[in-house]
Amino acid sequence: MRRSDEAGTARREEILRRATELFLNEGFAGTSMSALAQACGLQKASLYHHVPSKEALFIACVTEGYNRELAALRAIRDDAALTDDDRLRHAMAELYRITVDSPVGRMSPLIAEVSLRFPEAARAFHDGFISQEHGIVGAIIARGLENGSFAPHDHLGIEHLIFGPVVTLALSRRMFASHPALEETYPVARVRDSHTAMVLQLLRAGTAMPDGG
Amino acid sequence: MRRSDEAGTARREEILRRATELFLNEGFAGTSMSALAQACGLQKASLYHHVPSKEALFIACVTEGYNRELAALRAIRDDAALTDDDRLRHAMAELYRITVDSPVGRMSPLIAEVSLRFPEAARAFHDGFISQEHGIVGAIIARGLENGSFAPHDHLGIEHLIFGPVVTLALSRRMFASHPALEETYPVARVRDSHTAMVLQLLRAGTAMPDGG
DNA sequence: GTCTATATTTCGATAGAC
DNA sequence: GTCTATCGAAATATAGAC
Repeated sequence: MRRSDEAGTARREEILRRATELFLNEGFAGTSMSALAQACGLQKASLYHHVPSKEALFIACVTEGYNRELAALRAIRDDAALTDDDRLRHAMAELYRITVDSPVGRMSPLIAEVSLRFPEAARAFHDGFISQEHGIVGAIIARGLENGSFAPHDHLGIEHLIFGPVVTLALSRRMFASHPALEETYPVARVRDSHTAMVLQLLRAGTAMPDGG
Repeated sequence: MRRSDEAGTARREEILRRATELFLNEGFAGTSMSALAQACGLQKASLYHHVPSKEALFIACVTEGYNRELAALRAIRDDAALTDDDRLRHAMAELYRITVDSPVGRMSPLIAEVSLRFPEAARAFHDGFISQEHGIVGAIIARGLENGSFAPHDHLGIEHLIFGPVVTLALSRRMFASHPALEETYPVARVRDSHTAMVLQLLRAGTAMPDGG
């Protein structure tokens, strides 16, 4: 890739970074190009030299953010030195880190905001990120099942049981960031550890399967 | 309460209803007072006869929506004719209905959007709705624990394990409403039944408690 | 209580100098 | 590649007739 390509310049990367920050804090419609220009120390017109439109900017923020996060998750999936239990533990810890801390992981409410107006953003987020995450965790569980570490279970139910609390915790912490008891009510480490232990308990014991899941 | 009080008129109720619909579909910043006026068959200026501002309108939409939903949940909590297992099953079914179908249950992404700009909306949503829901479900579980139907467990973990998948399912269904495989990937009834069965399995078996939860 | 008309601001985006 | 200046549209909200 040439140095002057669309995705390459340092200025553009800074714009994407600042824009992601603003979108996460103010929403899509609540983020103005003027505010973004100010955050970048530029005039508004200069932004349009780097980005064709606000919508294209948003799509770029979504699609260029998740590759690094997924790489870390894939590395855990492929780590042959771990036991099946520990591999899932590590993956869930990584899921919590991604979903609570990373920009792309915190983007779900944003996607919900814009999904009706440009479904392509939602589609990119689902295919490039959510569905990848589910696939990686699914592979980790399938491996444990083949090895006999985990008992037969309802795949769909376990999948939602793994991802549900993580996403909701991140959403709650964002919604109620100003709540005085935030850390007591929504503590990341305690929820993560308890959640992980219960998922492993279910996987080892097996769960009822409604209809051949 | 007098008939001409602020909360009473039919027109105001219609405005709140239409506004909730628009907010849910377009977000807060994405919903204009003009569009709302058009949806109500009014001129924009007439709206301001019923509502002092867009922000106050939003707060009203949030705070005046959840009482009926919570009443249904409280009725299940107080139903003495149910077994402890069935009481929790009914409550979780109601949680799914509220979170996926009802306007107030689908408001979480909206709260996330505006929470930094007017925290009072987030506060009202948390204190009047979320924390009420958690309290009701917590009481149902505590009753089962007293009766010996459920074994000792980590309260915080179970709480997040109950609410997490419901909220995330509703959020996913909204984000990916245009996804062709929506019903296969995010099916309400299957996730709900599997989720409920696993929660009951954990409650009956008991779970490890990190530090005296 | 609803209307027409408008004040005022801000929005996304563009033109053209340098 | 960044700037000043501005366009046209749309935003929230208000004034005042009826």
